[in-house]
Amino acid sequence: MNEQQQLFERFPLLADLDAPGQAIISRAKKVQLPANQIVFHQGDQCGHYIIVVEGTVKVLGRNESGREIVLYRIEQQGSCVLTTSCLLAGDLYPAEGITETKVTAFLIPQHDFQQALTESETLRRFIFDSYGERLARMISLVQEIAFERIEKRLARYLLEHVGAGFVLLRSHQEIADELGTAREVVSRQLKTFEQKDWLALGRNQVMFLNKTALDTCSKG
Amino acid sequence: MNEQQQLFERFPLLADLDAPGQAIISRAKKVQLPANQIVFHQGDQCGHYIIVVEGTVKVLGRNESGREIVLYRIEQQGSCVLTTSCLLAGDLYPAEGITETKVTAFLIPQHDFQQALTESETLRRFIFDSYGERLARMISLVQEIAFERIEKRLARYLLEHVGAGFVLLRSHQEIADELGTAREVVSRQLKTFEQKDWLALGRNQVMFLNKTALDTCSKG
DNA sequence: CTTCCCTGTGTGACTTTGTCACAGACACTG
DNA sequence: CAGTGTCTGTGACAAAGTCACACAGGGAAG
Repeated sequence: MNEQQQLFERFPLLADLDAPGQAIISRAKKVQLPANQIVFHQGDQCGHYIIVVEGTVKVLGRNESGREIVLYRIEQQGSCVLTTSCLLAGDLYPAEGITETKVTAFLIPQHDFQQALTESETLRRFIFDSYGERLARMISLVQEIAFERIEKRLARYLLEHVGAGFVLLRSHQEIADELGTAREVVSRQLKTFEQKDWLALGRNQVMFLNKTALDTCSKG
Repeated sequence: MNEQQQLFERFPLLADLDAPGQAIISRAKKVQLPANQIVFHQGDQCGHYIIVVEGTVKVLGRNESGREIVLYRIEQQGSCVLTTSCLLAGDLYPAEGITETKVTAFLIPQHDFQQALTESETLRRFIFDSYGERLARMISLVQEIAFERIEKRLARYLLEHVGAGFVLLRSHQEIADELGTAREVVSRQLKTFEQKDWLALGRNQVMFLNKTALDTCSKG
């Protein structure tokens, strides 16, 4: 089966999967989704466990007046999602999932998921590990929001998302939604960075002129 | 063994425990802690899985300048903790745990914990369920902090913690630490509630005069 | 009882963040 | 090139956080 080979190649963790694990994975359903597709809504019932092999899905919260905040991402880096929470507790999704790129994923039905927990040591570890990562991320996110200046959070966000390059193509609104703040706040803060010659701004674009200063700011 | 009987009585979930689960629980170590004892520091290595049978432990984040926020509580209500995250990922505690009352708890060593996950269906479910609750709580906490007014969060906090009574004995600072805000903010907000005749304030004390209004406020 | 001291509360002035309303700039389309 | 979205800038104001300090109440010690 080609699909399973793809899975195994991408997930080192699954490479030496035990027999019951292989059986479960071989029944997984492969899906392809376009970018910006809603995977699940806030309040949806949760039916499958998802393993993303290609692309990223972002999970976000939203309030009445339209403000958003990104809670975490499901990425191809061996990481997978916890849909787990809802699957186990039988809860509804407390947030919304949207593909950010074209996404290839495998869906494991609820019954198989339970079986995986019971029978496959490897899968169980895999699932539990990603669960742990998520919780740790949520805990640090709470502290960021509660205690840190926007200036600092923005600087960190910019650096993390521009990676090794020097240009970030993103609107102020998108950045605000990521940080859970208002667009005007981001615009103003970016402007002060620009006035310090740390950045040059353009429509849908942020150019980095002084990453060192931004880095210092993100840690101060 | 008396201790195990106590455990079984208090945790319905464990009442019909399978054999491997019983074996593990019978090796658990019982500990008694006084109130206001630190259970673990931010940055500590995590060595045991904890099940609380009596009293409550609060888990909180703290920043440099002394502000705090309560992340969640470990209570006797059949709920148990996820120390899980660190145990599994081998991470350090990202937060601090403090007993709020006298606490009786059982400690399961890391090795037994791993064994529990592997061998006992019942314990696995128990652990996973509480994990799920925690994550759901963290997700909603993020959204509260990011989107909701202090007025609303404070009103909800007051009602939740006064329960059926009409007096809450707590300082403004303690309330602020719970909500992750500053003492002055709480003082001022309480004062406006008092001016509306929803509350009467005293030293270390909040008296409720109009719960209905507060309730409406907490939902508006 | 008085004084001292500690904790808890009140307040003003100021900064940062969030909200609202709207203007202007830019890019794409027809 | 005009028309129409989207994106950005800005001013005014409200809410929340910070800082500094005054004051009140309630023990404890003398």
